[in-house]
Amino acid sequence: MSIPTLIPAGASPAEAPELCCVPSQGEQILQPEDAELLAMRFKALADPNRLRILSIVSASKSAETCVCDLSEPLDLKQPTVSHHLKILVDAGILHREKRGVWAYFSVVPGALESLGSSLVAKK
Amino acid sequence: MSIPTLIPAGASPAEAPELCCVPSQGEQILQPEDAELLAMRFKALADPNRLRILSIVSASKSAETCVCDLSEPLDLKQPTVSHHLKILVDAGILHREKRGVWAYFSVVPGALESLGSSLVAKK
DNA sequence: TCGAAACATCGATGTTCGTCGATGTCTCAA
DNA sequence: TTGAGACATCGACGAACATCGATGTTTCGA
Repeated sequence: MSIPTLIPAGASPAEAPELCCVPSQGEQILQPEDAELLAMRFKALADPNRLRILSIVSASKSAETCVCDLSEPLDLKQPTVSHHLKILVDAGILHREKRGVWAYFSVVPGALESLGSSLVAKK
Repeated sequence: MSIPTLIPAGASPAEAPELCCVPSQGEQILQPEDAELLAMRFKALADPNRLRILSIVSASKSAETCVCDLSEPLDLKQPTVSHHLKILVDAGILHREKRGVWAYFSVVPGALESLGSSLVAKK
């Protein structure tokens, strides 16, 4: 799954003198579907509690965390934590592994890196 | 203005055997205020139309764009575009420069890069 | 001085989101 | 088979958000 970038590779406009209200080339810009997909991922990061969840999960010694580890430090109830975790999993950022009664979460390798590089995307 | 990262520099937990429901060290995780600030920036990116605005602005030949250039390709009315631009400016991602009747927008140099690196933030 | 054009702000409206109690599902030990 | 514990899902509710018409502000040419 490749993540679209703000500026598609190879976008190098030219011509046209400096003028206002002359919409730029209008071909190489981020397409609505790609924008929707990217926004969905950033939306997963757009909540303070989810960022703290990511921080805890990626800082945990075993690189794995279960729900009960999160509820207390975040001061959120279990359903709320579960809700946030689902959003992060759906966005492809966290990985869920159920072992017995517990569910362990870990950051998907490279997920945050590729999201971050979709912002820069010179190439 | 330094952007906080998911894992504060120097966080390297130790001790404690593998156990569930033993909240990790609980000191070096992203603090609520920092999380709020980071989330505010990601929230600015968490909308498809704002991502497309960024795409257009950063792809424009002159690296500057005015509101009227955005309204048509996005299929949004002027107040809506103005609203999105304000959010991006408030997040420190876009820079607004008023020249005469027009307002020109450009991407703040390094803003997206530093946001992106706050996701990785080894070091 | 006047009017038009570009943009910001306001107010209203429908939608999405975060939170949590209640409840359902699954697993394991007794 | 039963019961307890961990977690997911549902439903509800208030807050936050995206959109846009109406209106305000600023600038500039006539």
